[in-house]
Amino acid sequence: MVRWQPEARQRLQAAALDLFVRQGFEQTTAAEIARSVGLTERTFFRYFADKREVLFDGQELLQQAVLDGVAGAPADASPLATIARALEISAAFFPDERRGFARLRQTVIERHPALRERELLKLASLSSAVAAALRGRGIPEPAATLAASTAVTVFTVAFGQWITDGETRPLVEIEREVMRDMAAITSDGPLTR
Amino acid sequence: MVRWQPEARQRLQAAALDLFVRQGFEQTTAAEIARSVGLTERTFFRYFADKREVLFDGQELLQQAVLDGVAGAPADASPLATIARALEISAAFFPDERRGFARLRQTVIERHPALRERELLKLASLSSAVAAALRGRGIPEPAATLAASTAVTVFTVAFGQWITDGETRPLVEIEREVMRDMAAITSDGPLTR
DNA sequence: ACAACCATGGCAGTCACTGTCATCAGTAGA
DNA sequence: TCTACTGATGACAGTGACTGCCATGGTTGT
Repeated sequence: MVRWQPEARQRLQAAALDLFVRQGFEQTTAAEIARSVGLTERTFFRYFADKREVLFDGQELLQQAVLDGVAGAPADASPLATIARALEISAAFFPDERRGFARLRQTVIERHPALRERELLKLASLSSAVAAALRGRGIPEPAATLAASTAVTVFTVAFGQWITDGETRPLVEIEREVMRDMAAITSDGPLTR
Repeated sequence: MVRWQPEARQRLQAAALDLFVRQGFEQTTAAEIARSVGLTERTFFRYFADKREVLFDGQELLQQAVLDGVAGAPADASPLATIARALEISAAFFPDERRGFARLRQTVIERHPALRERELLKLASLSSAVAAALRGRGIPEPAATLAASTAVTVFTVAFGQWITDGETRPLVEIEREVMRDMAAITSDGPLTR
């Protein structure tokens, strides 16, 4: 017989999401989350740096995958082409089975500015990591930062659409479409109106 | 003789920035800021919703001005042209005299993730306000959101350059240049590669 | 003057988060 | 098998952010 239940981290995450959904983020204390899975508040804060972080775990994995995607692009690929590749990679992180979960999680995040802040910080971190990778490939500033920000914007918009009720297309497909919309806007030719 | 020193809000802001610069954000308590200008912690929190907010006041003014800029664009202007106009307006908020102050403030923000979060939230708020304004002008989604995000990205990059040591050009000029860089990236040859 | 107002202080309370020390199951090694 | 040692956890005290509530006393309009 084991003393500690396994995977305390995952249990905390699941319990937190559940409680946040049912009673809101501010109305849920860290101690309450911990207690609901048989742990103490102190242990909660050993797994997560703060109460918000419990909803943002795994971001590092996505970031690493995206960076691998960037690194895997042909050396002479344009910033836009490199970004496009990174986007394809990112889509693999969100298979259709995850859609329901992602929707639920996003609902909670959007309801609480404190969580939205954290999400924005994670996206900014992703963006600057991509920018650094692009610079490493010889793309100068400000092109690297602009391209990275564009990638994150496209991803965010596409993700939002993917989460929308009634949407059934896979994320990659939506990303490609949004990417085309983006190109249309910034070229500002006949395509924009 | 007056009982209350005037402009408590501004004095709190100035004192906060000063203390944050000298001893860091976490090392400075709200009570300390308040005491340094002869007020109490309780009063501090009457002026600012939280400790971070003391550095982010006036964002509403910028937002309103940018929205006015959007509203003032010709009805048939493309998203890109409308954005460009909004950017020009935003630049007026940062005359050269403010450069030193802006630099100092930005240094503090970048040193503390908690402050960075708040900054990102403000920028996101600005972005979605612009997107809403664009929708109000008949621009459909996702073009409205993409255009608004692009505007904020360009602004952010240009602002970062404006703040850089040695940079002497006015913000508007830098914004125009970054805008051109952005167009160059997303057009990227024929369309996407 | 009088009253209604308003910026502020004082105070108690909750909760996020941290440092520190103790506990105790499992594990490697003598 | 006895013995460190490790690693996850609990217990507890402490700080600081933030809130609600009530009191106080200048300020302002009539």
